[in-house]
Amino acid sequence: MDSLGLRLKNLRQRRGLSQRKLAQIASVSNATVSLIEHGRTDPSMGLLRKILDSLGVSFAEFFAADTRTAEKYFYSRNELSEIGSGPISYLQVGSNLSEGQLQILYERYNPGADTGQSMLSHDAEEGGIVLQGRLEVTVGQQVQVLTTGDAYRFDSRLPHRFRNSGKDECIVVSACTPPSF
Amino acid sequence: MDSLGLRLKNLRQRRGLSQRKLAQIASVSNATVSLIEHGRTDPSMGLLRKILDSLGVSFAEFFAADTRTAEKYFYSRNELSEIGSGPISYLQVGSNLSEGQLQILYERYNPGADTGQSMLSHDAEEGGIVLQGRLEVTVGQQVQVLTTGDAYRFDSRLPHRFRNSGKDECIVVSACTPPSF
DNA sequence: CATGATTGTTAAATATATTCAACAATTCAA
DNA sequence: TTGAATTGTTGAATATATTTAACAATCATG
Repeated sequence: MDSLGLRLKNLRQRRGLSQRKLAQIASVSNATVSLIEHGRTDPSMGLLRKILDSLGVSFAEFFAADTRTAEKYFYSRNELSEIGSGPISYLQVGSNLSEGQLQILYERYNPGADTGQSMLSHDAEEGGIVLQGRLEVTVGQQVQVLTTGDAYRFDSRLPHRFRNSGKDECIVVSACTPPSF
Repeated sequence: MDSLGLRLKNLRQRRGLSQRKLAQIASVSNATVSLIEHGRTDPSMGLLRKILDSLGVSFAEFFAADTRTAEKYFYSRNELSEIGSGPISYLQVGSNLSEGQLQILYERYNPGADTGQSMLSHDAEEGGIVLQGRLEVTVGQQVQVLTTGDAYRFDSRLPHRFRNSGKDECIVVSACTPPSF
């Protein structure tokens, strides 16, 4: 097992974050990130949690990698990890650990399920394809109902919203970069 | 999920250890244990590792309990966790986490496998039954070869040694209290 | 009852983590 | 080339974790 510092550094760099960016998101000082990555300090649990949280990685995930095997490229259906809860299911390809710049989701909306208007402007780009059902997508001032085979793609900084406007389950495969947890 | 402090406290008490005993084994001060259990301090990784190590629990195990389900009482054959390595296999019933005062092992000795003379006096008591093969057991000044159906039981503080003196694999089920990792 | 050992807690002392602020190195744009 | 912005590092300041040492409470033993 490699050191805690190196694992953190890998994780950070795979996200394309600088020490300062990460520090800012996690509300810690950039010096601390540097010291941890070099093993020159013994960070507190609380501090490490702040950092891992900001990377979307739980303690369990982070330390599960202690017993890491080879790099993993393929995932069976039941290895997709559920990161949502409630009426919308988000199955993520790959763990939060292995993830780099690209997030791929298999989404299932119950009838009527709604993300609500998201005004959050994550600086990202996202798109997807509807495989089944009816999905009402709102982007900026535009509203469109998509059905099987239709697709969408837009800048995540625009306010947007997803809603299953049909009577059946709606299934979508989407991609986002960089990931928004 | 309950707090880190409470999880640690549970773990400690299930081992029948006092704060001071645990502190001594882990080479930390008893005050620290008290403070952690009450959440009055934010322990460093290094410190927590020392404590968990002394309890025979890895970070991965400890935090895997974050996503804990119900209490677990039954284990299928392939859920027994291997805690040995080399010519002797030790399959433990239950995880290090769930374990209390009693450790039960399913042991397999390759032909010739030998624990070596153990002079360590863990203050415990142990015993077992040979299910298959030939096991030469040394306790104090006594030596005995056990075969299928034979058993042993002694105070762990006595120097002791196990050796597969047969040509075939030897299988033993043993118990020990309190656990010696 | 006393005595001694063990328990868990806590204030003060000390060691160390974390931050602040400055630095040099690099990149990017004009 | 120049300046401005971003990168990662590091010394000094500050906040906090950890230890030391003392305390009161409990339990056992005579």
